[in-house]
This record gives sequence, structure tokens and C-alpha cells, in this order.
Amino acid sequence: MTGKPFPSVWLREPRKATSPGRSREEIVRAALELLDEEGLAGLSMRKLGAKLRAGATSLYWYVANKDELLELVYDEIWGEMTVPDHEEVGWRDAAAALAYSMRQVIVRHPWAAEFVGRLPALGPNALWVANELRKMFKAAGFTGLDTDYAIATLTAYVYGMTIPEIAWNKSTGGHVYDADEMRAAVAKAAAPFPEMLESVDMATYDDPKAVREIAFDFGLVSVLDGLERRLAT
Amino acid sequence: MTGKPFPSVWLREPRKATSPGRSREEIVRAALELLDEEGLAGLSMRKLGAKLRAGATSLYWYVANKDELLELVYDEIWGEMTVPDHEEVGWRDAAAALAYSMRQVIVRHPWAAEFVGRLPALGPNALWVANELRKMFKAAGFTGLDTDYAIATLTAYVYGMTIPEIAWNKSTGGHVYDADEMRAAVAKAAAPFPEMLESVDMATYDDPKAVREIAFDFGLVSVLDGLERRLAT
DNA sequence: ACCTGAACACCGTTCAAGT
DNA sequence: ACCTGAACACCGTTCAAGT
Repeated sequence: MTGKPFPSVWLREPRKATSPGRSREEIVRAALELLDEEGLAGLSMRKLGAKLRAGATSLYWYVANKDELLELVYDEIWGEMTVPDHEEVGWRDAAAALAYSMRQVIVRHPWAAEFVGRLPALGPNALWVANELRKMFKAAGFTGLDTDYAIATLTAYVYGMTIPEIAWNKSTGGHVYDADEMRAAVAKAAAPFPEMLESVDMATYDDPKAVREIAFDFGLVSVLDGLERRLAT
Repeated sequence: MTGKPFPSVWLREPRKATSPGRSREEIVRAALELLDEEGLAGLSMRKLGAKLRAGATSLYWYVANKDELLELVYDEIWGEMTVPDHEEVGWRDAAAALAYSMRQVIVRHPWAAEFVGRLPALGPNALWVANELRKMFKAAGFTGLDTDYAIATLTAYVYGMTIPEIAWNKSTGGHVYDADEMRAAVAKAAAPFPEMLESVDMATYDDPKAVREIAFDFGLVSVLDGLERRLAT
């Protein structure tokens, strides 16, 4: 009963509802900007302080530490999701649209890809999205724990497809590489594995962005098909 | 033709095949130990140097920088995968077993969960696993780019299911919380979302580990069913 | 060929002191 | 109630100097 308290920003009261000068919201907004511009490694309390024309240590009045600030910013991005009305378009299209939106949010905030493995999404916006998914899958016919499993499966797919894609983007540094050059590099790396070479010859490196879209679709259809099959039995 | 070189450890030659005193392998092994014990944030070049009874800066002779070292260690863990023979057990069981093994590897090295979003897995061990998956899916009947898409779908599922699980483990700090306490916390957080409360009443928090195993199975079966359906048409 | 220590430009966070 | 600067214990990395 009186165990350790579960540690998360979301279970503590904010220091104040509002305040005249700086505020939690202002800090979170500035942090989000800095993260989008410079990435997770580019955010420091000192830089953030400077951006707000304040001493780095002033922020500690509004936020317990950097991790807590990141939790707040992380939840912020899930507020950007566009969630379709499943009663209009049907559960399957709604779930697919939500998956696309989720992918978009992560692509728009690449630092989030690194953050998924660090702290769980427990903020109000994340809960809102989870709840919308729940409504969709319940409408689809899932009951009991199966609803949770179905939600986890879909979101897992989106995370797992998007996170390594972001990692790839980072390693190429946003720079678009020449298709032939890329092919040559992959051919060299894949040399010990003859089965892999065939895919190198293919169109993959001419329009990587298009291929990724198709890949995402392929997997999404597969996952939704698979989930639908759970309903039939 | 003469564009920027694609930047990755794997495309450069190591400084030397072997060396008498310290070696790349020794450094990578020590780094892996440190990462497993203290996590990604717990690894510093200084600590690693101390562990090897060397100055922190000595390591820079074997490794260009910390990121490159991490790339090397990251590949190391994919060498721990147990890959079944698909000709013996059939492609579907083989793919499932590989998925379990992948999950195990990440659970065993939680720092990897954070790393997936940072740099792509391009090392020899990662390529080996990818190639094994390729053989399985080709045996299943996939052809052309569909083979790549199927591989991406399965691995995405495993990553996406495992990475947030690790994040959750981190936030609870390895400490196992009382089921009732947990229920109360979730109930509070989920208060604005009536649809979510039902799952709080369920058995989820009594044996979270078991529930996660079942969830993983549920999703894995769904994904494999969905992929199998791509073959039928 | 390999290793070292000093040095530089950074970090997150605490805390006494100010207004 | 809010903000500050100094201070502490850290970082990754460079580089001239040693053996």
C-alpha cells in the first residue's frame, strides 16, 4: 500500500496553474523548437535558458530536471495527431489513418524516435490517442484484453517501421546520396551474403522515399489483415 | 560518382587486423559490459578507459569517436541471435523463433532500445540476421521487393513491441510495483477516458510479465497471418 | 606504433544569495 | 515567488609530447 511512488511527471501536480512571467508552457514550447532544430543531443538546459533569455538554472523552478522536461515535450507531439472518426469511415480505415498520422508525427520530430526507448508515453495527449484507438478496436469487435493486444500490435508496427527509418535518415545526415554510389556501398557490405545482392539490383535506391511509403503500406495492410483474422475466430 | 562518402564504421578498414596490447575487440567487449551494467547514459570514454586500466584518450587510437564505438558494440549483440533452420521447421515457425530471439536480445541489452532510433544496423552480424530472414521469406514464397517488405514488417513489429516495453521497465526502475498501487495510479491518469478504465479492472497488473508474453504472441500471430495472406493473392 | 596528460569547450544540477 | 551566478562533478575530443 505504501510502496514507492510511481515516478512520472504526470502523477504530480504542476508547480502552479499559471504564472505571470515565464511558464511551463513557454519552456516546453521553446524546448520543442530546439529539439526539432538540433535533435535530442542538441538540447541542453543552458541553450534552452539562453533561448528564453534566462539563466540555465532558472528553468529548474518550473521543472524538476531535464528528464521531466523531456516527458512534457514528448507528450506535446502526440497532440498533433489527426484522429479520424471511426463511425464515419469504419474502424479499419480509421486505424490506418491513425497509423499514418503517428508515423508523420515521428518523422516531423525525429528526436522522438530516440525517446521511445527511454520513457513510456503516459501524458494526457498520449492517453487520448490510446483511448481513440481503443474506441476504434472496440467498434471493430475486439473485447477484453484482446483490445489491448490489438492496439499494441498496430502501434508496435508503426513505431518499429518508423524508428529505424529515422535512424537511417540520421546516418545519411539528411544528405541524399547518389543511387549508384549507394548501390556500390551496399553491394560491398552485403558481399558475404549472396541472397541479399539481388535486392541491390532493384529500383530501391532510385527513389528511397517512394519505396518506404510502399513498404509502410504493405506492412500496414498485413497487420490489419492479421488483426481482422483475430475477429473471425 | 565522387559524392560524399557514406559515413559508417563498416565501410572503413579497421586500423589493424590484430595488435599485441589492447585491441578493438577488447574495447568493444568492455564497452558492452559497461552498457549492460549502466545503460547508454552510463557509458563514458573515461569510465571505459578506467575499466581497461588506460587513459580515456587511449581509446581514440582504436576508434574514431564514441559513436563509432557504439556502432561496433551495437552490431555485437546481433551475433547473439539464435537463428533456426527454416528447412527443418518451416518458414513460419522459423520466422517466429527469430522474432522471439530478437526480442530476447533487446531485453538482454536494454540500451539497444534507445540506440535503434540513432543509427541503423549495418554491421556484419545485423546483415547476417537480415540475410537469414531473407532466406526464410523467400522459402515462404515471397519474391522481389515483397521479400524486403515482409522482412521489414516482421522486424518492425518486434522492434515496436519491445522498445516501449524497455522504456516502461526503465521508468519503473526495475522495481516491481504493487498491483493495487499500479491500478490506482493508472486509474487516476486514465480518469478522463472512461473507455480505458475497464482494462484497469482486469488482471493486467497482477502479472505484467505474463501479459506481455501473451501480447507479444497475439501480435506475432497476427503479423504472420497478415503476411501469409500476401502470398495467397 | 602506441599511450599519456593537459587543455578546451561543453554538460546537468545544487544552492546560497539576491530581488 | 521567482531568478541569478558560482561551483561541483562530470562529459567528448584534440593534440603535443612521450616511449
